Amino acid sequence: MTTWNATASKLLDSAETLIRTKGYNAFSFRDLQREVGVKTSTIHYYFATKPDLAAAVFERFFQEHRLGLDQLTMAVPRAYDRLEKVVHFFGHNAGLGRFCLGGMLSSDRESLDEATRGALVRFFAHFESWVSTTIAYGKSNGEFKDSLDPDQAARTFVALLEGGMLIHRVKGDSHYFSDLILPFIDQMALIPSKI
Amino acid sequence: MTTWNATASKLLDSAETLIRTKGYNAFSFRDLQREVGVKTSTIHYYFATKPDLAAAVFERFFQEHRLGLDQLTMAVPRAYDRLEKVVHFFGHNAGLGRFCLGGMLSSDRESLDEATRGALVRFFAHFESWVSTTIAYGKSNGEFKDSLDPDQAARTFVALLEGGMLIHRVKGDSHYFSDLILPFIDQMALIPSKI
DNA sequence: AGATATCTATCTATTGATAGATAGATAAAG
DNA sequence: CTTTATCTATCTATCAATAGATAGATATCT
Repeated sequence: MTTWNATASKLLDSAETLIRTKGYNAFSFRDLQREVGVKTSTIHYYFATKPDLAAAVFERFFQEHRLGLDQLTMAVPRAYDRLEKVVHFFGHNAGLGRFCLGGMLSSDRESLDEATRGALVRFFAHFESWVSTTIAYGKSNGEFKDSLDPDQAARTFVALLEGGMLIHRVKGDSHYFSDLILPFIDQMALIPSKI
Repeated sequence: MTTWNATASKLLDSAETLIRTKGYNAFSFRDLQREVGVKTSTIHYYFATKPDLAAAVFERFFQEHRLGLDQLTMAVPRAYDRLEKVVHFFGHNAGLGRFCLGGMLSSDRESLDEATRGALVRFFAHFESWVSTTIAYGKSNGEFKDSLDPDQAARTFVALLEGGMLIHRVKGDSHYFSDLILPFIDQMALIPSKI
């Protein structure tokens, strides 16, 4: 687990926000210099190249994403509630104009290095796998319909999240995202709960 | 309906492909010069600025998209088959590494002018509206379940297309996209046909 | 002649990146 | 303990390449 000092962390923070709001190719080292208050040469001291910076940003994001999902699994007993929390988390970021980093870098994948492209593949595989496990658990739990194919439903859920965030930002309609995803979860449920 | 001469058309073609493969901020006027074989000054002769070029590319795309959907409505009698054809069309482009132009420019929307951002909103609204109408027709037709909410299903379908294309490109798995979307259509159908 | 289309040549600003200096912390040697 | 050496983190200054854009000459067609 790579660990960064204060400056590098701030650089990663700003870079992540810039990527998630404007995109990888739409921000410069000078933008970072302005935001963080260190010279561009200092950025290169920590991250040799721009693709290296993106790689580090994504590595940290991926790790936090894994950690967040693990904690969710431990802290929240019901599968339905776990998925709902994921939706709210994504929806919160979408509301701030912050697209999923995985989705954003997918758009810019041609500008990234091979290692980061590989990490992107693993990101989606891991996310889908977590959702699939959660849905399977929900089935065994009596929360979700027995007819559900967890893998299929998980792929759909993740793709819906990514596409939904994209369109949410374009529409600027603060209800679009949750109105899109929550009914989808509800449709999987045996007893259409809440909403 | 704006009409372009041969050079401008080639410029629009190349720009569209570049945007859909690499992204708006990842290509330059020099790339276009190389591909089309005219000087960058000639590009500026037709399109004053880069955002103007993007606007023209998207306007043409949007128009062809509308036309394509209209023709589909006229040529294909069954709603199910219309949606399936849309999926194959998107899937074909995804297979070529060509993301949906609407989705791609959504990622880069911060770099576009206000008019193009507005056109993006209208693009998704129109697409969703067409899908919704198609689903409503399919319901009246006895193809789709009566319980379906056409608007809700249409939003889901479009978001699934966009998210699916994004992830498809990352995975490089030629089956991912259609394996994702076709079951979704099938699930709407009264009589789970084909596949 | 005028309109249309393309080129040459060039501009300014910005890009990611590098070289080398410097101050301060840390460690090793005497 | 002090001195010497090395390492860490940052800076200044600058590079070559490229970005989008412009002015004005030139050719072609009506």
